[in-house]
Amino acid sequence: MASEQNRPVLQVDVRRPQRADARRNFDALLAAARDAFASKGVGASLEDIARQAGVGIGTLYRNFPARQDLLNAVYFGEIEELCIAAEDAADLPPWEALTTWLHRFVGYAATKRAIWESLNREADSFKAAREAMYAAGAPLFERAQEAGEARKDVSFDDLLRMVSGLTAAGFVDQAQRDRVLTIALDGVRAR
Amino acid sequence: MASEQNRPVLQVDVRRPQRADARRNFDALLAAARDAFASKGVGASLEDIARQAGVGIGTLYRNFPARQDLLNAVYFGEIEELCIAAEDAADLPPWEALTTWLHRFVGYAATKRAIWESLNREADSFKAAREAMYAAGAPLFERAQEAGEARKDVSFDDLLRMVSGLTAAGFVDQAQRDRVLTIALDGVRAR
DNA sequence: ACTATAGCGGAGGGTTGCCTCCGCTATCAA
DNA sequence: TTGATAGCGGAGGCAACCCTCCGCTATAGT
Repeated sequence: MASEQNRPVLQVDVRRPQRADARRNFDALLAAARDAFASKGVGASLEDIARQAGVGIGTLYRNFPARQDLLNAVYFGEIEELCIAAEDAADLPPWEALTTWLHRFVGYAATKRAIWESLNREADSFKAAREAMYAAGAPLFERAQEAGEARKDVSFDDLLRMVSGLTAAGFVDQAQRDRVLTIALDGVRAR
Repeated sequence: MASEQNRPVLQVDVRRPQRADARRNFDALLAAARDAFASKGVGASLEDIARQAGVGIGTLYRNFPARQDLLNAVYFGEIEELCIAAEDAADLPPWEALTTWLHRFVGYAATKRAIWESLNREADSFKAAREAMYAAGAPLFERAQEAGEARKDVSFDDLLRMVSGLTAAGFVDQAQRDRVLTIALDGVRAR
C-alpha cells in the first residue's frame, strides 16, 4: 500500500539535497552520525559529528534542524536494512530464517544503542519505523511457530525486546555475543 | 581476603563522615545518586543530585571528589545487596536458587544502567566489585550445572552478560521483563 | 564565461554542567 | 557555655555543547 507504490512506512521527512556538493555533505554527515551514535550513544556531540564529516556545524543544522531528525535518518536507514535482511532470510527453513535475521539484527554495530533506547519512544516517526520492522520480522517468527519450531506462548514483541537487550549488552567479543544469542534463542524454541 | 577478616573485596575508599549532620548529608547524597543514575544513566547531573539531596554542590564534592567515586559508592552498595541475595537464595533447590537470584539481579531498578555500562570497564575498583559479584553468583550456577539442571557449555560470564543485557533493555512492564528473562533462562536449562 | 543562488561554515551568544574556593555555621568535647 | 573546627554551600571561572545568523563560495543553468 502507498505512495512509492510498495515500500510502505519508511519515509523520512528530511530530504537529500539537489546540488552535488550538498549531497556529498549530506551523506558524509549521515555516515559520521551513524558512527558517533553507535560509539557514544544518542548523546553524541553534534559538533563532533560535523567535524568528523568534514563540514561546518551550520551545514549539519541545515540538513537536520533538530538532533532528532538526524537520529531518525540514521535509525530509519538501519531499519530499512533490517527489512531487506528479513526478505533475504525468507528463503531459509523457518527456524534458520528467524535466527539468521535476529543474528543480523544483533550484529548491526551502528546505532545499536539508539535502536533500543528508542524502542519505547512515543514519537510517531519511531512508531512507524518500529512497525515497519515488526512487519518485516513477525512473519519469520510466525512461520517458525507454525512449523512447530518456536514456542507459541512467546510474542514477537517479547522476542524483539529480548534480542534488543542483548544487542545493547556489553560482550567481550562478537563470538560471545553470538553464542549468548543462540542460548537465549534456545529458550524460544519449542520443546 | 583480609583486613576486616572476612568480607573480601568490597571496600570503598570513600568513608562515611563522623559528624551527625555530615552523615545525614552523605546518606542523602547516596540515595539521590542512586535514583538519578537509575533514571538518567551514569551521565546524570551532579548538581541535580546535590539539589535533590538537599545539600550544596560543595558537599557533594567533599564526599565524592570525582563522579566515579559517587558512582562506585552506589554501585558497590548494589553489588553488596546482590551478594547477600545470593546467600539468601542458597537454601533453595539448585535451579530455583539460580533463577531467583537472577530475577533479583534484573529487578534491581536502581543503577541498572550503571551496572551494565560498567561491566567491562577496566578500572580496578570495578574489577574488584565484579569479582565479588561473580564469587557470589557463580556457586549458584555451578550447583545448577552439577545437578544437571543447567547446560555445561555455558559459562557464568555468558549468563551474567545475557542477564545484564536484559536488565538494561526497555520493557513494557515488570511482568514482560520477568517473562522474557524466564524464556531466556530456558535456553540455559539442560535438555 | 557569467550570474543567480543554493549551499557553506564558523563566529558568537546562550545554556548547562563541572569543579574549586573560602567565608560562614553547626556540632560536640571540654 | 564556649571555643575549636568539621562541615556547609553557593558564587564564580571554565569548558562543552547547542543553535542561529549572515557574509562568503561553489555550482549549474544559460
